[in-house]
Amino acid sequence: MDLRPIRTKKIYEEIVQQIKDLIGEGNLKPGDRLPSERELSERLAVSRASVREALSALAAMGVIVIRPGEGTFVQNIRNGAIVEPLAMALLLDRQAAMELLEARQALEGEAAYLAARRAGPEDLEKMEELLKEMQHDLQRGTLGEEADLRFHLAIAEAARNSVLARLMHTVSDTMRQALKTSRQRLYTTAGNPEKLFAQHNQIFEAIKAHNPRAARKAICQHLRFVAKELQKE
Amino acid sequence: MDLRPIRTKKIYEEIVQQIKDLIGEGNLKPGDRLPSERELSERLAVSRASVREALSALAAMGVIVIRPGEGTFVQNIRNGAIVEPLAMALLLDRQAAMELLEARQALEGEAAYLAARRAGPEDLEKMEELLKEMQHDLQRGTLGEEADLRFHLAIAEAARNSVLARLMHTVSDTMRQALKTSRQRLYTTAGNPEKLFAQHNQIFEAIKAHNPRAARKAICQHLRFVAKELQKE
DNA sequence: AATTTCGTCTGGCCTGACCACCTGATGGTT
DNA sequence: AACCATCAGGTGGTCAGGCCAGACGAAATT
Repeated sequence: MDLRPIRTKKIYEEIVQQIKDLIGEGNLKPGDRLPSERELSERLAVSRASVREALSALAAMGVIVIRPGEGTFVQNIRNGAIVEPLAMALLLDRQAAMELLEARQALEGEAAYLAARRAGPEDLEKMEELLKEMQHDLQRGTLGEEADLRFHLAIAEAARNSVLARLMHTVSDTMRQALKTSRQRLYTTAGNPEKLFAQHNQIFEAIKAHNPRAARKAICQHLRFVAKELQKE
Repeated sequence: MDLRPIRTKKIYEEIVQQIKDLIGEGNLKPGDRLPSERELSERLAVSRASVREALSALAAMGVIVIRPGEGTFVQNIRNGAIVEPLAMALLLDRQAAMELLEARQALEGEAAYLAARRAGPEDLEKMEELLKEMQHDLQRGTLGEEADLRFHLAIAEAARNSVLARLMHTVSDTMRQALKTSRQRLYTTAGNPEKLFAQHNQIFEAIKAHNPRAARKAICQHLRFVAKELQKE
């Protein structure tokens, strides 16, 4: 006998769901304009206030953009809108940081594996450039965080999987936003820039050699090092 | 000369920001109750409708939960809502099925690995129940899709990493929506339910034996089988 | 002591009004 | 003909007030 609590959906939630469904089915695409609030109100037989609540929710999620005088448009979701809730979760619960690192390891391990199998000459050139840049950073004592990020993104590109790339980007940005201080320290602790560079180089060599297992291993070791350093608090 | 478009913030956006700041500063914690809509309206010197719009937005982001008759509470936001923007973004991106499967392989491989290391007795019991259910489905010729999903979720739970679980769920949901027809066929093709059951069982045995590598291997083989079947078109 | 009722508070939704901004059409000026 | 100003009609933004359903605690009843 399975009796579960009954929870009727609020009107604004229903509206949100309908619009999401329209997007999911491809009936609404980025750039498309939604009917006006007044029209939605009529067609849905609800008050305009309820429509507005729904649109506020969708805007907060980054699904739509509301332009006064013009209308309401479906938009491509900016990465910032994706990252923000995750970053807030991190603020509230530091335990989530280790969980994110584990997730990152899974994603980047797979990306490195696929990159080793799929990387073409232009991918490898790109990584080489970035390694040079990291080396310059090393010599000049610059932080190197920028090139570091771009190196990881280049791996994601070489993997030829945009889902992985997006997930990696999301997780990476979340961490960057939420763990600013400890990330800075990662780059400023004596000896770390050299170690990071060596690790990046190792990853690159494995990818260049088209050795997927070695690539995955190398990136996981790198991320474990990063995890250890981030835990020193 | 940097001239940027001027955009004044809407009142509901200001309210959202204030509440977020309170949370970010630690003045509001999960479980804390916000003032009532009427009180917020007075204290902020805005209309109640604007307050409601802000609360709708915060609820959509998973930051708060609204309980009619009780009030509005800050919520521990490690729930499904934090990945809503990501889920929408994946839907909008319209990725190829294979890309979703590869991402899923990365996430579920790691989840199985961690589950094998962390699963406790209650986790194993849960999986056993679900295997029984799948066996019933097999005997009755029922689709088994529901128990399948729940089995994968149980693995995610046993991994003790809610970020990973959420990401898995998001990717899995995106796939389910994108591949409605071919997914059905996966369960209805002669011989497949038996194979799926055997694979699920293998995954379970590896987790039960606390063998992380075998668990990862088993789930990746399972997902490769799924990928092959989904490609038959 | 246990149960029921009542009062007060909460959120949910509606209606109507008015304001600011945007866009396109129209008319006037150069 | 091209450009500018004005206007009308549409858009979203916000307000105020009303009423309803649900939740909870206190008071009354059994």
